[in-house]
Amino acid sequence: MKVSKYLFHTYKEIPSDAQVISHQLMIRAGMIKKIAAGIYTYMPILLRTIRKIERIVREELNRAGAIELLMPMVLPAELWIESGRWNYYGVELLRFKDRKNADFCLGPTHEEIITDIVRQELKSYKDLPINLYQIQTKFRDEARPRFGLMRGREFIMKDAYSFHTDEEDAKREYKNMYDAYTRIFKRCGLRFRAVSAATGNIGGTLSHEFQVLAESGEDEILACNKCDYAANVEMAISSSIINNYEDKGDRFIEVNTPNRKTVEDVTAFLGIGANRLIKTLIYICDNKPVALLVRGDYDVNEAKVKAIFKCEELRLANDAEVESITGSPVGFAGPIGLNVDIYADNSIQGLKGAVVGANRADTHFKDVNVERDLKNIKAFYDIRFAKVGERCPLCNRGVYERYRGIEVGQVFYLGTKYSSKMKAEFLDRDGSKKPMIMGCYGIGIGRTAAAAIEQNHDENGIIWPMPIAPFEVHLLGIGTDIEEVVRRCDLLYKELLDLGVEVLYDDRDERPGVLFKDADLIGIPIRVSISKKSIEKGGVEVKLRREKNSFIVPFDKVLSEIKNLIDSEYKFYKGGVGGNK
RNA sequence: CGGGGCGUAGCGCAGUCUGGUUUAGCGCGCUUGCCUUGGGAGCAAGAGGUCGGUGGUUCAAAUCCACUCGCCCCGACCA
Repeated sequence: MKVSKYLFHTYKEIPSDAQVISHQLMIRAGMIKKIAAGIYTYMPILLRTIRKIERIVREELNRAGAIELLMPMVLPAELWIESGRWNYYGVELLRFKDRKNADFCLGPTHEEIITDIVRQELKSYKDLPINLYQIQTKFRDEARPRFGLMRGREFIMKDAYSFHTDEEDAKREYKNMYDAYTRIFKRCGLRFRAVSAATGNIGGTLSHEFQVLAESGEDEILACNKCDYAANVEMAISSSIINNYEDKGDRFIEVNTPNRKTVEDVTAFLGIGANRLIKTLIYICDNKPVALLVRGDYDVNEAKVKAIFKCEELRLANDAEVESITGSPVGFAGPIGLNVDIYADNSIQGLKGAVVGANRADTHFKDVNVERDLKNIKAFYDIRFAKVGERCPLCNRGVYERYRGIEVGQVFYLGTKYSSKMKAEFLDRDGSKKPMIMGCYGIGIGRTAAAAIEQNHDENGIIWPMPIAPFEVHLLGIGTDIEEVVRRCDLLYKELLDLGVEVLYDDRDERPGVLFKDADLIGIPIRVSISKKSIEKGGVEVKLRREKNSFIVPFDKVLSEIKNLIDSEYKFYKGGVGGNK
């Protein structure tokens, strides 16, 4: 491709509304154009990268035995009503009506549609397992789209859905997809980790996210520094706590705590550490109030609570609800004498000499012994956020370290959540009807491109890993008024094309500085320039984008040398640079 | 959805508080010519704007008022 004939325009100024580096560089390099909040055009150069990522995804999924199809983006409401998500999904589902006033939506994900297809087409255990995928534009009406392609409303996603006769086979496929994802992201040249994750409103019970490690990432990850365990902070298992305080007396005592409502106020007033206070939080869990107890220096993790109580909607009670449930203003709730179900975090197990609210204004109880005084706790669970530096509960040797990550893929074990609601059943060997067991698996294609830039750039621009670079070679003709420069460039361009090399030929009549700056900005892995200087040195100048120095290659060796460089660049990324060990 | 900010040429901005000497400017980019050629050169001449929209106040509105649409940031939310 010749730049003079291409759609190619770069910008010197950093766009003021772009916060993260991938967004800034994509705009400066003319790779995306915004048309509305979170909705972008993929310009020609970036589209080549998107297509390459898609190709890697297709190759690995096909190899793993998945089958590609393509479902519609415009979806009728019926299937969503059937699954219950027409109401549950909320405002993120973009809804509209057709000319007959029938309800439709833009597909944010396709569990309903694929389940409908499979239940019509597949009736026998002999038809299973099957794994179907598509690469398609999705739409989710995000409250706050941001960071360019990282969190758009419209985005390209690969989504796959698998159907099985039994749990064991579904878990085998889960592992199969997990391994395919590992290969995909390694081939894209990314440093990433697979972490255990919450299942959100897709549903299901088991999930891993593939997180590209980058400080600009929106997700927080805790990972053991000794073993393989890594988890989204929403899911990270808390380590057990030993509370070894002595009892103060043989019963708890009432204390006056005028207007001391927060953990900070109460602990400062009573002169104790936050680890001696028990927070009592009133939650509404699917319309039913519950009290959750956690030590004052920890926070309740709502994702864990949702999972344990299998509740769909969980929220903190509002002030009025707290008052009617506890009989006291907010800030003085406590477990003693409280008349709702009480559950506690493991962190308060065995705690003695503790402080709790008294369910009366301006009053707390102190010298509380959990075992002795809080017999009304129904059960202890891990319902708090784990913290950095905590001992890893799995290997018990390492400690948690904190990373930030960009979620580029997620795998879910769904079970029968959709198949039972939508009657996706098969006839088993013994003639009995059973719901299919499902899994689903997503990859954000555009987000993967953005994540690759977050990890691979310098102060001058993008440094694409060869497997997903828009072109393999960037050819620069420096000095278009010199006949030999132009002649040699034109010839080399043609020879490279004949060899099947993807080459972007910058044939513009620009000064060297402009050509070099643009080349660095768009980040093609191999730069080849021909100029008066290089000709005087008897060849072309070659430079790898990811390395500092250039070198001269004699004209008669140029083609073989470039071929070798391309091969070795692919090899450099082939083994991959990321993943859990 | 709560809080804050911003809409002026393709992009980045000044002008708005204090309405009128502004024919609405500046930088980048774009067009033409000269010149220059190893890290975003220089000179000269140009093209390009219903000042987000609607309504109002006024002799007069980019500027004041009301409504409205859009965009960005923080938070809540989110495969």
